[in-house]
Amino acid sequence: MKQKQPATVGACARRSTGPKPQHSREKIAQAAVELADREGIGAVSIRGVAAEIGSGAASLYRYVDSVEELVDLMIDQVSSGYELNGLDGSASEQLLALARQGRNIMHRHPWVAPLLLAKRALGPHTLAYLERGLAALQFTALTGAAKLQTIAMLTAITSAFVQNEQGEPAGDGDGKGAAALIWALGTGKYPLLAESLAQGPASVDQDQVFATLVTTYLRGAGLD
Amino acid sequence: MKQKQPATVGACARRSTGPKPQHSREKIAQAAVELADREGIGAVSIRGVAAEIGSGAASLYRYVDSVEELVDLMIDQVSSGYELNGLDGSASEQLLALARQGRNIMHRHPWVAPLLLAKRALGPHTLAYLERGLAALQFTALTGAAKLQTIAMLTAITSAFVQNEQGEPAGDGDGKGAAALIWALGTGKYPLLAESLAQGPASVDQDQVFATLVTTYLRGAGLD
DNA sequence: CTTAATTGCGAACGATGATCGCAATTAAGT
DNA sequence: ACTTAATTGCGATCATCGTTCGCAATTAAG
Repeated sequence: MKQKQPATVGACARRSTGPKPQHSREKIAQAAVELADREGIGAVSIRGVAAEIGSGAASLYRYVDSVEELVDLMIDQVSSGYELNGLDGSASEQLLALARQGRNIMHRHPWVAPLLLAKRALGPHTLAYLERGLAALQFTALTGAAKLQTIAMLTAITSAFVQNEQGEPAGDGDGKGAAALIWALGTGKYPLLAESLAQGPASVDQDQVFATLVTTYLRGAGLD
Repeated sequence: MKQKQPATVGACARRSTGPKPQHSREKIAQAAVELADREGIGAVSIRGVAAEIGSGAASLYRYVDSVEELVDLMIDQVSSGYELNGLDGSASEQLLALARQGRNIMHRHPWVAPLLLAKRALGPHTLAYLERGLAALQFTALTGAAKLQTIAMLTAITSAFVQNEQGEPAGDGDGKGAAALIWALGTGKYPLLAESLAQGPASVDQDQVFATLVTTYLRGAGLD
């Protein structure tokens, strides 16, 4: 049972004997993020990241327990992009600012949105983001569980919104889904869908739509 | 280039020669859903479903192009559980009823929520659901794109909400994430998180919370 | 200098998605 | 009835993936 590198970066003095590690969890996560940005999340595998790092595949397991953990590290790495200081205003204003940052991050890293919807990573940066969100809710009447749910729903809404922005009608984007959609429309069984699609995309600036969406949700959650 | 069985079930008279297929896309999707319900989505693989069907693994490719398509079929199969007739009331009342049905479906099939967030399947049942949602929005002032986005966000919100219900704090549920969380709390760097978790779970009936959430969102989207 | 811990990693295992080719089956054409 | 062509089921196989094992190499402590 080894300790790996602890989940949090805290300076744990070298423990004892043996060669120093040639890599670090942070560098690995960074490389994995770059790889995903460049070639898509599908390129992120143990062997792929190992090649990116310039090491053998099995070596990665000295730093990471599983691929799942690798992905968690990637999410946390990306979450380090939040600027948590200098937010002011009301609770909903602060949360809107956080959500906007999240949306920007997901725009820079298109693979994040689906992952963030599917799993909850608990790295230090993610936790810091969560803590900051809770701070924004500090002086509200919400219970603890309600606060947590509010933030969870907020990031979920953000992810879903970004995912809507990214791939419009079809699922993947290779045209297969689109072809099926076209065919389905040809059957005439979905007239309203055809009509809705006939009008072009909304084209109005999504920033405004997003802000309205978030603000509305927060108001519904009981915030000013 | 074969035709497989067409995406929609329409009675396409047997095309020409050869033995009749021993299975059908519907039965396969059904079996896959049962398998996922029983042993989790992780058990759904080509070989797994083939075994469930009682056929060789390669045979499945006579009915399905890829695993992705299999999953799409599963989602559509599950979407056949919607009762789309007999909805009445205002636009938001109808959509709330649809969302409630969606939530129930996701409760019966816990693996659906994550999938529905990650991808958009376009099977006949899913399209029918979408068409029904558009019908609810028929006499509103929304543009076509806005209608589509409203429904997409509605199902996303539903999925996210159910996912919140299902796995509380940690990501997976094997205790690994929970352990990491416990440890992180011990550092004292996340006092607000600790405080929020200290109070027990909300325990109030989630039905009410869900209804409020959906209604609020719809009101924000410009509906009555 | 010995000892023990630790790293990097090639080799291997099991499982997966997917393809290929072939035998078996069935209907149409004559 | 016989041929022909299409179609099915599927064993065998390949590439790839996540993961484990064992060993040589490296380094610090005693």
